[in-house]
Amino acid sequence: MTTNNSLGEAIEVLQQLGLKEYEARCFVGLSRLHTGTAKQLSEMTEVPRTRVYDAVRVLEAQGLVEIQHSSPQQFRAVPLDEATETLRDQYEDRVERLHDALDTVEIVEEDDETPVQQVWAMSGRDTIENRTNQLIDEAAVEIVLVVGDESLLTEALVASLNEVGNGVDLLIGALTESLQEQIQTAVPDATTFISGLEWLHSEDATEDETAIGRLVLIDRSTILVSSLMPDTMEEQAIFGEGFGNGLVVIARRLMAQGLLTARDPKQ
Amino acid sequence: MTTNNSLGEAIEVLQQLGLKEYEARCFVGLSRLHTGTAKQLSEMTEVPRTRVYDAVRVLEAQGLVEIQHSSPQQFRAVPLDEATETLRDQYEDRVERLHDALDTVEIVEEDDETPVQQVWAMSGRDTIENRTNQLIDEAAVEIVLVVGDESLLTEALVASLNEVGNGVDLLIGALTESLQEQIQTAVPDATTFISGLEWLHSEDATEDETAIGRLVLIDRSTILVSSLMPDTMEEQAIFGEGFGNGLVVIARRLMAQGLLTARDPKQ
DNA sequence: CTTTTTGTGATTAAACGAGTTACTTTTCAA
DNA sequence: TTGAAAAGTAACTCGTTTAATCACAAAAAG
Repeated sequence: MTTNNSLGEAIEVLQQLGLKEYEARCFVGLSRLHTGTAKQLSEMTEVPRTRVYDAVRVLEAQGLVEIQHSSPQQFRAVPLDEATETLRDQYEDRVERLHDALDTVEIVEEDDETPVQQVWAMSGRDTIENRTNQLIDEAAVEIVLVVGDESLLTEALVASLNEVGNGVDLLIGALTESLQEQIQTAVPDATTFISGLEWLHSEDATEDETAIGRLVLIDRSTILVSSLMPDTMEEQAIFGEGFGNGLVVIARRLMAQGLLTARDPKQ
Repeated sequence: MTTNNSLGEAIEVLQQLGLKEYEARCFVGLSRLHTGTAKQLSEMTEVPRTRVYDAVRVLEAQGLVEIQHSSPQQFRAVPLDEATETLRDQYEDRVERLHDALDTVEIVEEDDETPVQQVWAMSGRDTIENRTNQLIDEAAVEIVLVVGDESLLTEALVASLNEVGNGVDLLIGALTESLQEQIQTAVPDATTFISGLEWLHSEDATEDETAIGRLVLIDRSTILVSSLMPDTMEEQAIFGEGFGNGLVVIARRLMAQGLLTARDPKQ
């Protein structure tokens, strides 16, 4: 049911932005029509003619189309830039209201016995990248980072890495030589390496296995490990903090084991 | 059914942002809990315990909460700033995709007989304000503007008004003296006035009638008139362009009639 | 004056979301 | 070890929303 062209994309996105199907269809229809009647729209968009009127009215109320009250009435879409700006404003307003509403309250302390062993799961590339960068920003002593895939080396990451204080050790591992070089040039202050990472690879043949995404160890007390789902390439991560955390301890040992051999001989 | 405090607001806004009710409730619940179990959440948010799990999973997938897979599992909300940033990113991405998808296509010329008489309807304060400012920016010769309510004199409007080229006549009318003064100080270059506007007021007594919002006449060829709904204060406008446009002609005459008497004697 | 178009309103059927229940698994205390 | 409570999963019910159709009044067009 995918409409071949990019119009389908537009319809989908509009629905994600909160419009109903008919509304979305009508809007993209109008976007390529300069001006149109209910009939034209109906034919072009597959929206039943009698429902075009409702859809367009909603769109008008949202500031996305204009209506000419003649007979037959004519519709036209607001200029694209104006429309996107309107949507942006709408959303920005909402996010702001949310922020205001929540940062006033926020505090409900209860009888707390925070267990030491904290391991949290996160998913979604953006989420994980945000967290990664934040961790890097907060590092005080040492950052050990292994990047498993080129696509994860984003501008924001590089920026964060280049901003670490100079009291902080910066060790970055890569799975391939080309990636290593890329990193070394992007982040001159870092010590980069490759070997010692064999344990990250799957020993078995079938290559469509879960791949390592990132691996972050901050100040030897906080760790984040992510993997890339083989099919969707969606990223999932676990994230542990606290010195006493078992996961962190294990990771620390593993890294020390795997890295020392690489660190000392190579430079 | 309004939850007294600002938490209700947060829930509402989250739903406007696309979350389901349970998801919204769970998120605000977690926002004030630092960390919580399904049971705690259920009690605090009125979400059935058995449905908390689904809701939280969705939230996790959106990068809004983290899950600790222990037993019982623990949930916590991402820091507020991180959450809002995530939402912002999501939306920005969508709007951008929409923009890309639409500005590639845009053109479907058909056998065109564009009627001369174009009058378009718009609604929503933001929409109308955007259009107003845009019209002002594009004016080449003359701007006649009447502001019917103080709340319409926004920063953006003032900015636009102060940026008009100096070949452009700028006439601004107000319905009250205080508004006039306010405008004159905000926009020094403008010629402001009051009288000659009697025809804008409703002659009848009942004051909860539709009020005039703005009235914009650009280069004597484009007009925008808006009114404020008495109950909701929502703004609605009609917008006509083209020299031959009947509405514009009438408006021009009316304005000339009503304004000249005010313009010449007064300065 | 008839026949299309245009527009409104009501109606049906399917999809979805909120709320509930039954049932399995785990945890914890006797 | 066992029995009860808590945690987690999965299925189902009910009401609302939404896509889609239909019947009909009002307005152009011929």
